[in-house]
Amino acid sequence: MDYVRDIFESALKSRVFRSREKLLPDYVPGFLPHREGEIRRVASILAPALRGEKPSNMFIYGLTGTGKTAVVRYVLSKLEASARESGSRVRGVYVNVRYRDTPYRVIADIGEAVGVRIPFTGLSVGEVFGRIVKKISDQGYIYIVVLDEIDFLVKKRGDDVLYKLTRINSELSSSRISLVGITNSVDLIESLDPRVKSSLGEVELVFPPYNAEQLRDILESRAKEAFNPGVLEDEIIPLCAALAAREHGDARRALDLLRVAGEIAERLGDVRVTRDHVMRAREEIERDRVADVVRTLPLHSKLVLASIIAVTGGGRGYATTGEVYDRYRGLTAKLGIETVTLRRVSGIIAELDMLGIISGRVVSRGRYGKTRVIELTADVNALVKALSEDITMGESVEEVWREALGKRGSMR
DNA sequence: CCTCCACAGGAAGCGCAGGAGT
DNA sequence: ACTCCTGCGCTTCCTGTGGAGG
Repeated sequence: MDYVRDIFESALKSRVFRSREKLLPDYVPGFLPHREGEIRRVASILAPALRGEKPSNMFIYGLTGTGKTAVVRYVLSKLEASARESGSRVRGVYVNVRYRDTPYRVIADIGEAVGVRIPFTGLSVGEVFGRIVKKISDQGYIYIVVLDEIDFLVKKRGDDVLYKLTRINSELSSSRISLVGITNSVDLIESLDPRVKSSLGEVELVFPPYNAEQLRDILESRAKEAFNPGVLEDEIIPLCAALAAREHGDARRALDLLRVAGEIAERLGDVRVTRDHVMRAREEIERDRVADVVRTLPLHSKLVLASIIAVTGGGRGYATTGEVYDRYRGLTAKLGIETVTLRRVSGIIAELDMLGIISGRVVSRGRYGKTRVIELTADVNALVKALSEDITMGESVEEVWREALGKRGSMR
């Protein structure tokens, strides 16, 4: 049993990391390089809250990994700290809409954050809304409600909730709510109801992407806290920065790379993080992402994905919606499963596109109609592996599955 | 210039599960 | 026990459309 203890002991004193959590996505660092200007802006907009005045609503736009979330959370925590010192009644509420992408859940989260107990389901949105209003109405507080990644909510369910939220203040007696919307796409702002747009967009802020040099500074400052001295080879940080810069300057990506590279080094028992570890990290991150996505897919989405893999010949060619549908029907026939309609498959394909597993462009082929040209963007081997691991339908099914996916990938 | 293909993608709504409130 | 709520995966019905071929 000694080896078990060894595992635990070596986990206790990592040779690579001093403090691994400083590289995790939701860690808010005490210092944000190249974002001083943005921090100032956000802080000065929210500052009136300390005097008991409602700050302007704010819209923040910027691509993923440009520090939007970090800046807002940073300023929010400082604001709350100042409020505590001065006895001001200010509270921040942060909701990431990405995984809570229905009106009900967003409202429920806000409710939880302000201290209303809200059941998982069973109440109407209006009811929950009413409870929140009742709870906070005469507290005399200024609430700063941050809705991160608003895109997911608006795209799927429209902007009703936003409209309701912007109007909530008229129902409150002494409390006030001020909204901060964070989004990745500018188009979103344009697609909003004009009333919401003008209300939420009282102030608009754009976060530009980082360039490789700035990413380097960010990694540098975090690595100092996260890694033991001398662990990183000199080329590591520039390499991670360069790889992430290629993906529109995504700092989050860069930090993930660095962390996973460190984890790999550690797992292998190496004391130094090398270029090779970074390259492996890149593959591992992609594999995990794909596996995560595929695992949570409903059955027919998996079947459609398998059909796409089959039609594209394992990602070498392209497929059209019609071809995929034919293949899909063949698959379900062999499995003895009911088929869904073309409309649904079209929708599933659009969903897979949004998940970043495939990419589809709508193309007109003249006489031969208009369709989506579908290509795989995720690694085929990762996809096949995730799909095969996931099959829980019994033995006979496996054969059909293997046939659909081709001979690639290790089944068994 | 018009047609008409092969779909895209919006809108409404259904049936079910999970879970209130009364 | 009964009613009403939401989310999810889905169907039905629908209108819209870029461009090769006539």
